[in-house]
Amino acid sequence: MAKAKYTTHLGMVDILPGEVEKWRALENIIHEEAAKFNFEEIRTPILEQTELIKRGIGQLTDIVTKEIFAFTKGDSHYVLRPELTAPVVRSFVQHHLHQRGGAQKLYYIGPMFRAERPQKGRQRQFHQFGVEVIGSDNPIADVECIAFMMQIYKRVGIKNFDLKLNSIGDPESREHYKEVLKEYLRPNFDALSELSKTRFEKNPLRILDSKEPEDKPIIKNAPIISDYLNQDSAEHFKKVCELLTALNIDFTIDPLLVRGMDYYTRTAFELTSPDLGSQDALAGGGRYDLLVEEIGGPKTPAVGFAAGIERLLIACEELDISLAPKKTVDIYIVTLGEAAKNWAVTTLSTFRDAGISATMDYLGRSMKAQMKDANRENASYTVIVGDNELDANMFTLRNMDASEEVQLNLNQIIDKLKK
RNA sequence: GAGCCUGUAGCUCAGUCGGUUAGAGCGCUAGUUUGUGGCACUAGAGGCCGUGGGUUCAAUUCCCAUCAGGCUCCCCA
Repeated sequence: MAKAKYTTHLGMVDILPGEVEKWRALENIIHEEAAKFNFEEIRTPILEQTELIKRGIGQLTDIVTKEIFAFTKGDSHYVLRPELTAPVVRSFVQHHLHQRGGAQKLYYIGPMFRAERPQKGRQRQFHQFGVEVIGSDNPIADVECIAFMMQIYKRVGIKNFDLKLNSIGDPESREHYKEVLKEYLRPNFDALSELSKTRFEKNPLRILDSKEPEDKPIIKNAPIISDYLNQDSAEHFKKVCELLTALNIDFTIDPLLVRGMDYYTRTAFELTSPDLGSQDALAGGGRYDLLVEEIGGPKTPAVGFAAGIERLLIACEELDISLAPKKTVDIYIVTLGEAAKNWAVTTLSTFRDAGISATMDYLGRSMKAQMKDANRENASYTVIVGDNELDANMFTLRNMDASEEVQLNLNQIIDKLKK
């Protein structure tokens, strides 16, 4: 076999037959559950304006400079969408969706692009599903998002995870907390890891989830953000916790769970799985009450989450969960001779019109090879057709599982298979 | 962006301390069965030993680079 001349780019993968069925099964679950929650699907372009994404991720220059795919054509600056919160909000603003009335309860499934070094559960083109509820600051919206997210994993059968919850308050109290945290860290500064020392100024909250062992004891006794929430945020958080408890959704409050972006407010949550590698987050989300306004819309509270599809499928693999049943075909027409082949081509069409899936050999193979092929294709029945059968309009219908044969005419076969 | 590990048949992997025609299992094609699948047996097809360069009389094997995959760090919207 010749060496392939053209291959996929780094971190981009083909989803082949045998694999794609799992994707479809998962997508079906997502659509079905979304319908139960009365969430509406939204689809936005793969390409967005670079400025939108930059605005969305703001000052995190690391991301903007090296982790997005962007190009310029004419006067337009394009970016392959790295996430869907900003594009969905853009669409909400652009089309004045608030005029539809009520909160917009939107969900999506699709590919995202990030120019990162690939590792397990991290590709350059990857897929997410998620929800954005725009226009409600009620804790019910937060809880419905989380409930939907959990419902997907429940339907799939993944039980091995940890739901972590926190509140990061409003930007003012967060700034205040940052100062308090730095105040606490300052006397310990020399004991911090080199990495955390560099984070001290540019992103002190990140020190809280440092993996460096020398940071752990310092972090353990650090002040926690929930002690610095204003009253509204504290009450909101309390209500979210109460509602989750009422729903029997297990969670742990993780005071170290933080978010980098300034537009994030109040509720933050993350679902992690021990069945993944170092990229162990299955899904994450939270409230972003300031983003709609940031993007140029009316001041509108919002909450959402995004979940990685590849990571969910990896978890299924680890847990031996099979999402899609083995492919089958109702009937395979085994032909002997030219007349039978011609008859088979039109009869395939007759079967399909009756709602019966049907196939035949395309390669002119022997009867035995056709039977083998029918077996491989997991056909429920074969019908064997030669000149004698055509003359008599009586065919041998073989039940492949039972290895039993009956003689029937075509209408009888259709009646038997139709259901 | 950094460190470590790995690339041999469609798949999973042996192997060559550098030396004629590179192996297995599964899968694929066919035969044993002149009109009947799964099981068994037999045979066959399928490899520039990831790619490029270097060292050498000789490289799939050693060295370098590169591409791709894995693990970890950075980052994580």
